[in-house]
Amino acid sequence: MSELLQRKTALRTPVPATATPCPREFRGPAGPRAAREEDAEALNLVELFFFAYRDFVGDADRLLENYGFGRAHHRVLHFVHRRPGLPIAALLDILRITKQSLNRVLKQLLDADFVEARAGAVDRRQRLLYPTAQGARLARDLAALQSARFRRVLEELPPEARGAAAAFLFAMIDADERDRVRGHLQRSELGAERR
Amino acid sequence: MSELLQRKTALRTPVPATATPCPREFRGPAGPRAAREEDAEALNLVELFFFAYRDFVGDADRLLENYGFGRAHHRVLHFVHRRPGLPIAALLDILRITKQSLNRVLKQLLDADFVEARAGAVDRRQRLLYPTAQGARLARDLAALQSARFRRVLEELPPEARGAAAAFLFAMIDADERDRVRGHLQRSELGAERR
DNA sequence: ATCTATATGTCAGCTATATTGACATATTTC
DNA sequence: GAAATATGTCAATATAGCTGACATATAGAT
Repeated sequence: MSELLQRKTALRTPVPATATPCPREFRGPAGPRAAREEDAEALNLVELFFFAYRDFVGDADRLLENYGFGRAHHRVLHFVHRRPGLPIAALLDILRITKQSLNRVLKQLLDADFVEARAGAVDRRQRLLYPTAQGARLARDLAALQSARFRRVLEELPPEARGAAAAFLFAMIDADERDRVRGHLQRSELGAERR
Repeated sequence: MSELLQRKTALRTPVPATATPCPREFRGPAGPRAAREEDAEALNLVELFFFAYRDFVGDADRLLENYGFGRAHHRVLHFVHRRPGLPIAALLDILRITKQSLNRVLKQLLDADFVEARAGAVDRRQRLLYPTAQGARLARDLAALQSARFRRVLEELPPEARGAAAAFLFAMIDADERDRVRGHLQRSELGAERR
């Protein structure tokens, strides 16, 4: 999984110097000293998050180039590999892009035989997506590259901080999304119901 | 700071089913049981990182829309705000984009009076970038939005995990980049030289 | 003083990835 | 049979990146 980040289209018209200021609750730091320091700490995290993600996605980019694929292909391949039998609608929901955007990329993956689609057994309107053998291989290679970075990080970190990484990332997810995400994770401490 | 993530252009030609397989050291899990479980854990982190980042950048997108700016503007504005007097070359180095790409976005920020450029005092070839008053206001508003997420997360996390978040993100950064990043952080436990 | 290197700007064309809107088809459900 | 659903497709557009070529101003070196 690489960039996995979609573009949000901006409005056409750059707003001149008269743009409406933003509501009070969005305003920057103006409180007392302690709040300011908290803000400085959180600000550093914002920036660290950017750099960490930038380097993280860089790993996969180099491998993807060999196949002529981009980050969009990576995203699709990753989730199809992780959730074999995924219907189109579920994929759209995960990626939060339009079906038109997905279709171009998905068609390339289907044509190049990295992903295949079978009609759903229960609902034949659905096209369930599966990785092909070589699709699965590439997905694994990409995932191995990226999880190598995490493994290195976990080693660098003091033992008591290791579990915290997953908890931290999980807490960063929108609250109303967490259940769905948790359901997809493979038996980890966050996966919970490990029957 | 929002997406802050650049696109890596893919090669033109989608590779057919005959693509060269990737070298052995990139291969997926094939080792013994323990290694597999480590992999599963790291795989979950890969996915969590995606979802966390996806939601994280979503916060700023909504605000940026009001101004007709996109993520590229956010990145520029953020770093200009964070490092006032930043020369063009330094900005290019942080963002890792070409000057042509930067210029389109930067020009819009200059025209809309969110950023201003002054000739360098020591080297007059340089254009040093500063936020204007309204540029600084927007940058603060955006940063406040995003650091609010971090503050919420830090509250949700058990106290002993709080410091771990910054350490984790920092460890995720390429080793040869860390010094430079550290130099920019504002007096935090990672900032080190707090003279 | 001139030559060269550096910092930056700009033009032109291309690519990847997203968007919206409209419409088509197959299948399921009521 | 009608309506709703899952998906595909065509067309136009926007954002944000890229390469390559060339222009200008300033700095530094000989």
